[in-house]
Amino acid sequence: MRVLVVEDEAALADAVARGLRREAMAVDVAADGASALEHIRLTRYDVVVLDRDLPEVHGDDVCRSLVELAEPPPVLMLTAAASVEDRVDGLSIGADDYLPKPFAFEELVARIRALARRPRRATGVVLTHGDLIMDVTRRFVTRRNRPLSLTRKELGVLQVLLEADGAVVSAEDLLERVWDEHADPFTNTVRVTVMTLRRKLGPPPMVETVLGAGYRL
Amino acid sequence: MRVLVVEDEAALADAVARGLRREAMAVDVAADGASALEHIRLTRYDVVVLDRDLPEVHGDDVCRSLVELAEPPPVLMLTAAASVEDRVDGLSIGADDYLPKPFAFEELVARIRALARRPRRATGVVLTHGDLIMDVTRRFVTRRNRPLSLTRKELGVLQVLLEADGAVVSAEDLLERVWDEHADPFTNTVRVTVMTLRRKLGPPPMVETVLGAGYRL
DNA sequence: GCCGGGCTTTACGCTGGCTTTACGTTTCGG
DNA sequence: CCGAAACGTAAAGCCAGCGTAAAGCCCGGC
Repeated sequence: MRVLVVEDEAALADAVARGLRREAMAVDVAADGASALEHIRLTRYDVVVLDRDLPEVHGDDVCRSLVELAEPPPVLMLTAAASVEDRVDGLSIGADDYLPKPFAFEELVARIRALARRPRRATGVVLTHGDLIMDVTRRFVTRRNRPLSLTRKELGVLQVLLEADGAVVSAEDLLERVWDEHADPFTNTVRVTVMTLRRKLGPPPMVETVLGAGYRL
Repeated sequence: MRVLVVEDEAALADAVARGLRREAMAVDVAADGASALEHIRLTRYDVVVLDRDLPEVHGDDVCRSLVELAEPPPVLMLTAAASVEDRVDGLSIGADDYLPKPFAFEELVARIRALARRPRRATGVVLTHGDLIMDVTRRFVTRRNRPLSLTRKELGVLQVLLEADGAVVSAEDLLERVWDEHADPFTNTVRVTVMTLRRKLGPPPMVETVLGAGYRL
């Protein structure tokens, strides 16, 4: 779990970071709002622990800036004031939870863990053709419910063929899409890869050769 | 308040039960670990008083088995040994408090009340994969009901792999999610950590390497 | 301060996949 | 039926990427 602690008071920031690291979290620290935003832009955090009273850019402003992001991380706001109004304020700005100082460290940990529970990402793109199923994001291919262990190139070739959806794909196209730029244009490796792929796919034959043109499913 | 007393020595169990009932608690008694687990499965206890030295199923094993429950009750562990190591052991297994024998009865009552008052342990996300069980909030991992002592990095790596749920996770992703920003992008510490993790997980192999892509369960 | 455990780096052996080479097989026009 | 072009197949070498051991470093605990 990756956490960003935004706190200008160095001693407190350090103490919190150490404690969280002991809880097996990966902790980055930012001392001001600008630096915090920079960090969040560059890294995908599971939770951001944000002190409300920051110099320069206020914690509230940081919070507001986050809504503009595509995937804003959950924010746990820390504040010195413990009044109910502040709590409402914090949450209305966009914080996901609120913890008044001083707090029990154990509670901080518990709330961070609660916030980190994000919805499971659904299984990504799934390509199928007949009894062949390919989960692209998981790099997982099955035929007749039998799992296949394919190498990188085999997987790439198969994916291009599946995306072509029955259209003919030339060997040059495959070279361009599966191999990198400095591939020998006269190589034989595509033919070899297609062969091993066919072998692993097993009968009945699935990859058809179109003479002089390329391959298709 | 509902309390379960797990104690094989009948005289002591009876004395404790009578005393607690006088304190207006509803007390059940179990004489061995198996019976205790049965009780806990069927009834929602506010506190479980657990003797560590049990015949057959040891108190530690009872404690560990509780991790698998959706809502484990707080556990107060009784033990003859009063050393610091035992205390640490008990707590790391998942007990919430610890009381060395012999004890003053008043202290027992006080600790039971304290445990019942305490907000329920956030039974955090419990991740499982086959015979592997990981309680994220307690940083506690078992395989085949055997506890594993994992370091922070090992725990983090395992958690990311479990959350990926069979998808391939690249070494860069692991670096990003388990290590903090000071990590060298070209390090091979991930490989070393995966190795020690595999070693601790024991056979059969659980972490698979996908060449050129990363790791998966 | 000293000690210990965990984290990291360094170095090296080795597997597995990629590529090339060489040759057999099929296809199709003449 | 011939032959060349295109494709399939086997075998072997190369090498990035991975696993592993060992040593050093660093931080936290006593």
